[in-house]
Amino acid sequence: MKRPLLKIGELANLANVSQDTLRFYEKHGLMRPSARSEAGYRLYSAQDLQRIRFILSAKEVGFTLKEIEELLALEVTRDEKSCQDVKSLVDEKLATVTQRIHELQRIKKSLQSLSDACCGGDEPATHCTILEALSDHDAGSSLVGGKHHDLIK
Amino acid sequence: MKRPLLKIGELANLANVSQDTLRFYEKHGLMRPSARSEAGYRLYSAQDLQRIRFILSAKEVGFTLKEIEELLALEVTRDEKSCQDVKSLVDEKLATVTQRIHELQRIKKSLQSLSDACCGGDEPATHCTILEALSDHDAGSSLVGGKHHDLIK
DNA sequence: GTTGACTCTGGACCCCACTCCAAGGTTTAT
DNA sequence: ATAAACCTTGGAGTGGGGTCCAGAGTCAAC
Repeated sequence: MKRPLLKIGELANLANVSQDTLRFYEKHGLMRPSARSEAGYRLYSAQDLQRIRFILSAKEVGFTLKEIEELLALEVTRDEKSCQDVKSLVDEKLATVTQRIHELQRIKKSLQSLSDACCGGDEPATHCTILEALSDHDAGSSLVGGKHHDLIK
Repeated sequence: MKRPLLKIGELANLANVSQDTLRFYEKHGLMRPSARSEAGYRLYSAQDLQRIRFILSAKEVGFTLKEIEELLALEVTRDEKSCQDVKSLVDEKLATVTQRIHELQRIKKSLQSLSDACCGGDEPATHCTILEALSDHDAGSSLVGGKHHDLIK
């Protein structure tokens, strides 16, 4: 028994996204419906639902549609040839992701110290702004941002 | 002894951003130079450098300029009135940040399993795509995305 | 067999976040 | 004192990521 396919409106509701957006993603190659009805209606499977959810959450954390497309296109094959290519792309993305997690954790920490300092905190306003909270946590550790900073030209 | 102020080109190089972008951010209220020279040149302090770096890293992890402006505008004051407002905004952002960290960690895990499965892995291609890797990790745990899913209308 | 809710395609339009001039003033090096 | 390298403002243009029609076909219920 295979489960019924979803029409675009149904998928849109489940994924909390507009129908237009689904068609837009399709036009740009991020996802296509598993099937079409006789009349040409798009029909989506459970995998499609999973896929759109992935797209949305990757977008949430700062990936562009192009990057998401790359992520979705990744395929580990037995083919020795493509293997290195895939691995290097994956490792590159992995580095990006790790980096972003660190950045978010820094932000989280300082938001937390702001939240704590706020009302009810006995110490009256230790850090007053997010930047002060940040530089305080950073004291003595790695710098904000930094990057490889290859001066242009 | 106070340290010298930076001209826009110098700040731009240090922060790895274009001068146009700095002026753009200024126009939109995200940052203004600490001073202006007699001739009207923008002059930036070390704090300004810290600020632009924060802006860039917040952007990296998916915040819009509007949200970043809100973050930067947060101020914990002794004023009992504003306190609750600030705290609720901070806590809201905190939730967003935490959520994003989780999403990134999920992505990270599946990238890792892809990377491991890739070349040199003895098991020939356990998970072949990122979606398969994801659904595998998720088996039995919380769903992908989900949200409160209040159907529109 | 008509109403109402759904879907289709195609194209116009919109906002955000830059990016790129043009025309001119300033600073520094020679 | 003049060129090269900087800076200024203002405004136009661009690309990404949607969003919103219009006009037409489909489907279920009455």
